[in-house]
Amino acid sequence: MTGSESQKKTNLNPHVSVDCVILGYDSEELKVLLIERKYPDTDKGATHNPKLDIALPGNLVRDDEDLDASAKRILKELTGLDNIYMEQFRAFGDPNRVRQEQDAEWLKTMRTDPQARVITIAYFALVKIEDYVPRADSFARKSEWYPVKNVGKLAFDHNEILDQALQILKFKVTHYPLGFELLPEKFTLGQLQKLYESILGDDLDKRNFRRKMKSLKLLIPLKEKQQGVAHKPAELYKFNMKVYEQLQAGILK
Amino acid sequence: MTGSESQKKTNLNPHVSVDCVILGYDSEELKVLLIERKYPDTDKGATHNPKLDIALPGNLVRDDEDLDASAKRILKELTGLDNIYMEQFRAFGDPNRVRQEQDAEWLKTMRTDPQARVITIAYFALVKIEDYVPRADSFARKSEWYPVKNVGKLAFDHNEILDQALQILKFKVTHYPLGFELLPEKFTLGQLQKLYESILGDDLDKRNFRRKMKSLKLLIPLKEKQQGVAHKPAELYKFNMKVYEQLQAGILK
DNA sequence: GAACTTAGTGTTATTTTGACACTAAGTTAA
DNA sequence: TTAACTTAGTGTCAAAATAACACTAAGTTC
Repeated sequence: MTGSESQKKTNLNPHVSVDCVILGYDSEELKVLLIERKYPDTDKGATHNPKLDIALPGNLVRDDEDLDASAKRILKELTGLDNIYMEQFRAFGDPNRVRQEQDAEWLKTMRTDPQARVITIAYFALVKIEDYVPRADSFARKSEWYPVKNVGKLAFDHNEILDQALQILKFKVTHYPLGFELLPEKFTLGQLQKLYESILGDDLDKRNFRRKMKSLKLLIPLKEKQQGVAHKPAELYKFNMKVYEQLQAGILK
Repeated sequence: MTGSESQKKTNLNPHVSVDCVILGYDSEELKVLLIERKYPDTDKGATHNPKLDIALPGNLVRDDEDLDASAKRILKELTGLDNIYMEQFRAFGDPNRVRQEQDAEWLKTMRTDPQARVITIAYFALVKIEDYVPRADSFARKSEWYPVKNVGKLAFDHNEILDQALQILKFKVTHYPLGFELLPEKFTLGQLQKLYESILGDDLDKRNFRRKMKSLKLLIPLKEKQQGVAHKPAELYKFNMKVYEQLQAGILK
């Protein structure tokens, strides 16, 4: 049973949900994992505006479930992924956030109390995009990676939630070396820089960027080169988890 | 009618509350405004452990009320203060956070559904301590400034909430010039430095601190000196609101 | 083998930081 | 009235971090 199908269970808290901004990076641009909002009877959904039926993955929290656990569950149910960098970043509680007309139909079919005010706790997650390829199998919810620059109108206040997640990521990435969470095991300095540039929306100086990264001692050079590229192949690196954890621990202690 | 007396109103959301970490600074140390948990019949409270009856000010949110508005309302009801620096910093949602035995009695007398799981959205506020002097008048809730270093066991998970607020303040104050929110209109550089030292829990170099502060251009020197101190009187400064707002706007944009 | 593409590298000037010690101006107490 | 006390206020130097800047190297494709 998937998350959406369990929504009518009575042990869900009608007033509190968790929404996840799941970000990935495909060596071109930053992407966000969005779901197609599902209606129990697909024909019945014909009356709704299909443009509005894309949403951040999220759900009501279970009444005995911690918020972090809830976020992890939602990520796991959707992608099968575990052990992912996730962080709560804000609660969204505008009383009207679930009262737009376009959202009414879905709420009516999916919630026992469609009128209930819902406050959502927003999380963002950083995943290696290669680790999750959306599949069209019949049990999974239909999900897809969307370029963050190219996301249309989402359900509820999800555009606002996404925007804030991106701002916070931007801030974080300039202070902590979070970028690694988004890259594959092995990566080049060029890929790392391109990632930073897509997050920050600004170009960086190549030499300064490399100097900085090397000074952090987070990179372990593999004695291995890129293959099959139509130009000088770059050195591959992996990421020093131990130093990273020490850095994390040093912050705010 | 105070906040606590309106808790049985049916337009309160039983599952979501707001708690406020209201911080002040009395030119000696950082203080937090705490309330004495109130029982409708004061004699009835005799069985509870008085040590546990101190809490952060907070309340269930009204069903038609935005979270920020709720935090502001709580601050206003408690202190009469308006226009205060307030910021949401985290949601706390452990399912057992309202299930400790010591909290049961209060919940039973004050909530229509004492069993309900409550997720709280925590805010911190910075107030000029001189602006609010707790009064023992009969209508107000009993509140008091406590040194943050010297806070005993609080209700629910309020110790954890307080600790996190302090950590976040520590972080923020090193990145943004928030300190001013805690000082009176006119202040000396020595006072400002002492404030930073109490927040950070560490000594700062006087000359480097002054150099840094002056470089931020946030200080307007008043042509006025401290009065009635038993040593060389210091120059007084006020704080350049305009530059501050520009700084704020520049961050995360 | 020429054209193309990305990798990789070092220097210099500027800014920022951190360490460090003495004199000045007022008060209080002897 | 003076000595003791307390906090205010100030500058330099070395080290570290940052920002600006252009060319050669190593592959590919045509």
